[in-house]
Amino acid sequence: MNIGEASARTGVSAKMIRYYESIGLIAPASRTAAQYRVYAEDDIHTLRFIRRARDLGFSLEETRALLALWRDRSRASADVKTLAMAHIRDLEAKAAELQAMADTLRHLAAHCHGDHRPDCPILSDFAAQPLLAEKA
Amino acid sequence: MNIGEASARTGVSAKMIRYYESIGLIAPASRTAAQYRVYAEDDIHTLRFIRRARDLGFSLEETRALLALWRDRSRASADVKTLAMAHIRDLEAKAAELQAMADTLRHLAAHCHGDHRPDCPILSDFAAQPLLAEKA
DNA sequence: TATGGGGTTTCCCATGATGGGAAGGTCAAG
DNA sequence: CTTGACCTTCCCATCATGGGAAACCCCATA
Repeated sequence: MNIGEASARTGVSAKMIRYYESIGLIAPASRTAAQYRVYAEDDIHTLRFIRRARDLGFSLEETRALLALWRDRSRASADVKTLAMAHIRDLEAKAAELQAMADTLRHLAAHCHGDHRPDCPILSDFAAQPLLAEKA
Repeated sequence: MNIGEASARTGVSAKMIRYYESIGLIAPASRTAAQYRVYAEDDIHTLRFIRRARDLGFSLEETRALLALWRDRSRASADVKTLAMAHIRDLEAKAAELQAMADTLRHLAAHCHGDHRPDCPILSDFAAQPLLAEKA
């Protein structure tokens, strides 16, 4: 099948499929006489694997490692789990960080009248913060 | 004061101060005869404001809008609050998304033995997902 | 006064993952 | 054979930041 169909069946854009090939994440596709890339079922599986890993927040380099583990039938599941657990920690740390920002902002917003008057503790806070905010 | 001191006092790198100037986020600094940028207390306030906005996850364009609101003493606090609330929603949506990834992964990892054996439901799941995963 | 070390300037390049778009070749249906 | 949808490569853009080179400047100390 052509790249368009591979894209439709995997949710990976044609642009990205070519890019993944260019960085060696996937093997170069075979070509027709007219240089069209040709994909088989195996490639679809690989692309879906990548798509899934990306959806779960793995970087392309992490995805590369996961692909290698996937293909290495002799690796221990502990290797995979270690990688996954580290990633979970990263994700949760980032989530907590974003939530902390939201909380801080929500706190500030709670004290903002939100009416026609100009006074706004949100901006005052922004302007006043001396670098390492204790009060937060 | 020179850019180095301004950087140290605001937590904004010299590189970024120059960049902010180049994109018009801050006004061009005045210069010494030798073309060294010179900063005053007001600039320090502005840079701290920017730093704080960035720390709270506002993009530079959003920060630009906040700066404009900050300087516009006639604006209504409602304008600020609206912007802040929208940003809070964004932050919380992103936090939830990351947490959802972590949860999914944690669920998969819970079923992975994590020992010397090769079988691993994490990778199996990655390989099997047919695009719109219902089971997740 | 000369020298050296540290600050500053501008400029270019890199990141990570993705999209946009141009210019040209190809395929299949009518 | 034409038309439109596909494919190819190549370059550029994003967002915010850092790295580094080459040149210049400033000040203190020898």
